[in-house]
Amino acid sequence: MAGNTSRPGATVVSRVLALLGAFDENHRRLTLTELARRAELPVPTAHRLIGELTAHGALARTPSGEYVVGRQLWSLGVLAPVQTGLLEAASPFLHDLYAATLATVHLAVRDGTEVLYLDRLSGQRSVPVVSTVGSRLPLYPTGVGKVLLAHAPEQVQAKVLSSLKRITPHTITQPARLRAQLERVRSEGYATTVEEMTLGACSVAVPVRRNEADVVAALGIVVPSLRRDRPRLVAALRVAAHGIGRSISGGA
Amino acid sequence: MAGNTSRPGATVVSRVLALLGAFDENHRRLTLTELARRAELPVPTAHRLIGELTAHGALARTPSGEYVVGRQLWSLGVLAPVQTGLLEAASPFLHDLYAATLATVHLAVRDGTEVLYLDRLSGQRSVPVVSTVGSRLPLYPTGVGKVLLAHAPEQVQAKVLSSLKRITPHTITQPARLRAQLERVRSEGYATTVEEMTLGACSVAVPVRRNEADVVAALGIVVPSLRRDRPRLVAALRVAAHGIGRSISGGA
DNA sequence: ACTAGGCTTCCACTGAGCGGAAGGAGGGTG
DNA sequence: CACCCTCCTTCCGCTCAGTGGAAGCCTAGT
Repeated sequence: MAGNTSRPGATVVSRVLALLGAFDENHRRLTLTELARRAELPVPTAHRLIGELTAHGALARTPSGEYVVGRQLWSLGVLAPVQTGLLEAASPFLHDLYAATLATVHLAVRDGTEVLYLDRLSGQRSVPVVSTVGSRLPLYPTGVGKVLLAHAPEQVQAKVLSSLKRITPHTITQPARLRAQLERVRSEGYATTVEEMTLGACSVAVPVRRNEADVVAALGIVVPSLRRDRPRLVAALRVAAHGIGRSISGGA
Repeated sequence: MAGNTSRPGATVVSRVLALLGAFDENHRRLTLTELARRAELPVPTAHRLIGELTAHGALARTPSGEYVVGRQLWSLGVLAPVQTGLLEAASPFLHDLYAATLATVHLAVRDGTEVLYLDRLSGQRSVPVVSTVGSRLPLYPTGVGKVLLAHAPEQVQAKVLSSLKRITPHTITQPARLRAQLERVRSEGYATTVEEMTLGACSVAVPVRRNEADVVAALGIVVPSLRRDRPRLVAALRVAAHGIGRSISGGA
């Protein structure tokens, strides 16, 4: 007796990635059992795979026995072209922008139909901000997301517009209305949101262009309200976005 | 016929990590054949594994057919506790330090017997700097490395001291001499190197302490020569290190 | 002492993984 | 145009790496 009943079709690679995928922003430390549960794997299987990953430094074990993402994976991750050059180039401008606005500053790119946050400087804690570096959010209810969506291929826009889910009472869920906004984003050169993702948080964002053409990222800030200093914020954002764009231009 | 002759003992996990490990600072884009060669795997095996990894977003394929580290791995990597809080907290101080010195600024931690660079701001290009964010170097010929080594457990120090390899004509290869230097690093509170890693590059580094006790990181700068402004550099470094330390203190 | 929970080890069955071979696809050269 | 060379991709039957139920551990809580 004994033997097994492994779910056929499942590969080791998919199992390993399921385990790694169990970690996220609010689950940076997980026990064996939690990992197994979240990856939907039997505990002994998870145990063995995790043991191997740990031996190779892909995971690490805390003194208390929990598992965390290992330094090897961090070193590997920073090689990803998400950010080659972009983050380093943007850093000083993000700080300038922060100094000028004292708001939470975001640098983000589009990854499929989501915003991927590359960097963040935190402003006043009174404004609720859900994004963190490395996290993903939908494109349509965020400032940086709207900018990226406005400059995305038609195919991507269509896909996003076809499934607008209400997140707060202010989320835009009518495709036609969002499409009109995207048109404005392109003509005006900036996007805004008013509590569409989080109550109490508004945002302003502008595109970052390489060679003054392709939109490769978006730069945004989150503030408690848009009041009447919006022009000042947009101006500050534009200066920073231009600076970043100049720093990264030149390549293909 | 057919069948296989797979090297026994090799696991899928080790094969996958060998493939991922094929990427490094100077090899961010690799072709299938290069990946297979660097991971010492047969091409068809590499092909299948890479295909799966790509399907899961762990790797990505460039338009030209080469493979790069994927965004999923980047998102995962930023969850690593290498840097939770530390990088974000340090960022403004690194910029201040850069503004004050115009030198290349480094933030690093110890990973085993190596320095792991967490962040870098580039100064004058005339000074040759080999480190990059995410890369590793030996502890003993670098400024940040000496600081970290000086505050490492005796066991680690012994291991490092037992295998000092000459890198430049100025590299310290006598264990006794290095041990004396480490003693000075502890008493003086800063470390220096003079072309020990790279000809034409000198460095100054100080520890970053959590709760004014444990050394959790090191902060350093690279300059063309140590001339006579060393006291000013050390002072600037200390201010920044203190600031970072205060920002991250409080936890265990 | 007993219970409950999570962690670790064991092991025999088996299908997922293996890689040699062969078949493209592209590009350079005589 | 024919040839070659290199790199990419697909195929497939053998086999051993991987699997997970069961059982034993080790805490911590009652």
